[in-house]
Amino acid sequence: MGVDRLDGRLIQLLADEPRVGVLEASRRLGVARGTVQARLDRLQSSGVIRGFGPDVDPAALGYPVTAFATLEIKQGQGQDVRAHLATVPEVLELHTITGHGDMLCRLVARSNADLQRVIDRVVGFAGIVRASTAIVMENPVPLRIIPLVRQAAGISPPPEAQAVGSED
Amino acid sequence: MGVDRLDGRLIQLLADEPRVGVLEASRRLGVARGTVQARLDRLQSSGVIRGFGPDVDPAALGYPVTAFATLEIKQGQGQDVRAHLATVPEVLELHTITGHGDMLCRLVARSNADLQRVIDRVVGFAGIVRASTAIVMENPVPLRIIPLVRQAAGISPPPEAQAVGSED
DNA sequence: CCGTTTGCTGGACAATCTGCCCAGCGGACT
DNA sequence: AGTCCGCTGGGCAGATTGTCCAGCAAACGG
Repeated sequence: MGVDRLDGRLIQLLADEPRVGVLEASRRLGVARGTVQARLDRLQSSGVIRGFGPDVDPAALGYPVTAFATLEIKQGQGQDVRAHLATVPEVLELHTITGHGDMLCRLVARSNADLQRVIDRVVGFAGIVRASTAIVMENPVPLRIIPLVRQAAGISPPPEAQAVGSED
Repeated sequence: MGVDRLDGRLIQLLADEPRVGVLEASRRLGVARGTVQARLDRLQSSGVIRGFGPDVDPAALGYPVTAFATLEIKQGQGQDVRAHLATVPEVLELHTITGHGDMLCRLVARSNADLQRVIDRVVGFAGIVRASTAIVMENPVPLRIIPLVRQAAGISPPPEAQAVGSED
């Protein structure tokens, strides 16, 4: 298990240009097509690559506000709260965590005002004792995985090591 | 701007089966191929769909531990801290947030022990005053976007509204 | 109310890619 | 030495893509 250099380069290539097919990838990587096909199959069946789902921007959907909410849950209500949150579309992600906050969830909303509505809906549930929300202002490092892939694959130094700044 | 029913169905289809091509998608959706192509082009150029990058699982790369760290930054050190964190592969995501914590970042590590190394590296920087870390135990709702797409597209009720539980 | 613009349909074409199979080859393992 | 495994290089039929076109209907603007 794990990924080698070729796997890493393949993943990087796919991340850079998702449209490349197996044939083109084999040309770019300088290996036979069958090799790329085999690697791709292995990466997918081993779960390293979960899929190639479209990367949808919530902001472009009309939800430009992102926030993180820490929730404190009443003992024994975990399952119910999870089920409740799973039904709220604006809850993009939910984790149970260590520490006094019991859950951490990522929310989006149409505006700061709309965020209130979302939060009300989120916390409007018996099992939730308290919620603490932090609104995201900037997103200097958008969700990324390539640097980690490079490290795991033993690929030397990322070509760029600065370049900071983005919106959200 | 915005997405209509067809856009929503297309995005869902792509999310369910990323391998479908334009032709197959047109068959599934019951519209002409040209229509699907036009919609896809529009969704991408309008930024709703950012891309189709491979969805890599950190756990499968050998980083099964996820954590969120709230960082408190020394005044005026924001830029430097961002640049610093951007160089750490285990930092998958970084946000600046409202509230007393100034930044929130998502970390991964090879183990709980390894997490200490990662945190040391993260906070081992002059501009960071304090860090508070929460380890993720479970991930009942993995990062998702489809429910929001459905809502934005005006697609009625999600077929499943329960089904909770997952790992991380 | 009419002309125009826009979006979708249904079809056609060449070029390309995919899925699949095969033989050979070299390194690693037993 | 014998065997397994991964990669190479090639071939082939079938499917898909990129592109362009004409017809149409609904929405739009005057």
